Amino acid sequence: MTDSKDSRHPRAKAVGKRQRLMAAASRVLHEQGVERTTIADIARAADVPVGNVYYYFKTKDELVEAALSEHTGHLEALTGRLDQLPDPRERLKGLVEAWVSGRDTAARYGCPTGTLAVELDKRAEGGLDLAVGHVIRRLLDWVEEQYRQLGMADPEELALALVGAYQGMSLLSNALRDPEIMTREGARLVRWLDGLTEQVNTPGPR
Amino acid sequence: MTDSKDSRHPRAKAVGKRQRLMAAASRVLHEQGVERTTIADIARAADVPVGNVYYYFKTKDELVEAALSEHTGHLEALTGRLDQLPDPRERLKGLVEAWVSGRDTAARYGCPTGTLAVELDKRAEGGLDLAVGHVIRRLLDWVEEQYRQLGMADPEELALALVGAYQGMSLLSNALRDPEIMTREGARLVRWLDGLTEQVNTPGPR
DNA sequence: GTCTATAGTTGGATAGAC
DNA sequence: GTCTATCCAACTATAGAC
Repeated sequence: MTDSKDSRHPRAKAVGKRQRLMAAASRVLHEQGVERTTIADIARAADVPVGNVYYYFKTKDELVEAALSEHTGHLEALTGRLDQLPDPRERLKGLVEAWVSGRDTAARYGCPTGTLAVELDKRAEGGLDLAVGHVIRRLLDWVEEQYRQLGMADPEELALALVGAYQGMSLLSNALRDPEIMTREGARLVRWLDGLTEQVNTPGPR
Repeated sequence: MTDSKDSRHPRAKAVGKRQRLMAAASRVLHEQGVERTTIADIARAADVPVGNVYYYFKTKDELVEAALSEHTGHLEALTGRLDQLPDPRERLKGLVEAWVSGRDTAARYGCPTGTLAVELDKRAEGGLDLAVGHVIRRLLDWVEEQYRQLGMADPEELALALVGAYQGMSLLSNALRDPEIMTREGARLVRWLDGLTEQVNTPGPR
């Protein structure tokens, strides 16, 4: 937002603030967790006066929902870029590389979507917990499609194993505060993807 | 507590209450999450008057710590039982079976230790986050030892992969509310453990 | 559309009677 | 050791001036 006082049309500033709030919500909720984050925290991070937040988001849950849709957006953007690659195997390897490139964040705060899923599961109201499930489902489906294109048997199972491995290594890396776990496990997954044709079809943890 | 008013020695009732509080804390914190759980919730679940809780645990964090040590206890008990088995491979398979047998709880509330790790990571104070790391480390070490006894190369890596797979499948199963994910992924892990010897694993002295 | 002030509620923690 | 009453801080959400 370089032009913070422009006079395009009435909407201009509003949209800017809404976007800033969404981005801030996504970041702060990930770092501090949903329950520990106050509306004031998000307002501050977005550089928006506290009271004004409620003009854009009527409840805290709506902010959480907004953060979730940010995650969805990032996921779509990533898979969209990977879809440019001609080979499904390269697409999957690109996905793993993207995960590994986020190792420092993962080691410090965990996987943004995964930790959100854990937190929202405990949050009874609003069915937000099911919404996270949809985001994860979407990733699962994309991965499954790649395996299908590779002609693998049981692509659904393989997708669960790959995404599960990512969630698992993120959690361990976070709990032990060690980004190297992401690097090592990522390398293992890439190695496994490379050897796919030779393997039967079950991806052991190796 | 059938004998709730016995007169053994002053400690008798006190120990009972403390134990009840620990067990209740462990269960309720897992189901509702740390932040959403109030002292009153735990007191109610343990059937102890609210105000009395503070006699046993001075802060909420101490209750969380107590719950964590309950988890440690369960883990020790499990590995202790598995250590009775003569074959390391059977011990690992027994571990996976134990995980799968908890599928319904995992699908509803996630892995007790894993979700706790995620939550405590966001909880700045008290270094409780590092304490969860120790529990996970302990599991990792035990698994690593089994692989070592099997003569596998890089047992540390294999331990990370196995425990990571468990954390990942718990999270996915929870996010998608599907216990079958635990069953399927568990079967895959067992299959992989069974085929271990046939697999190549870095040629060299074993 | 923007912002301040504040209402209303919840929950951790303590004081102190029994 | 047990329990009640209560203090106090924090936070969501709203009312209403500008």
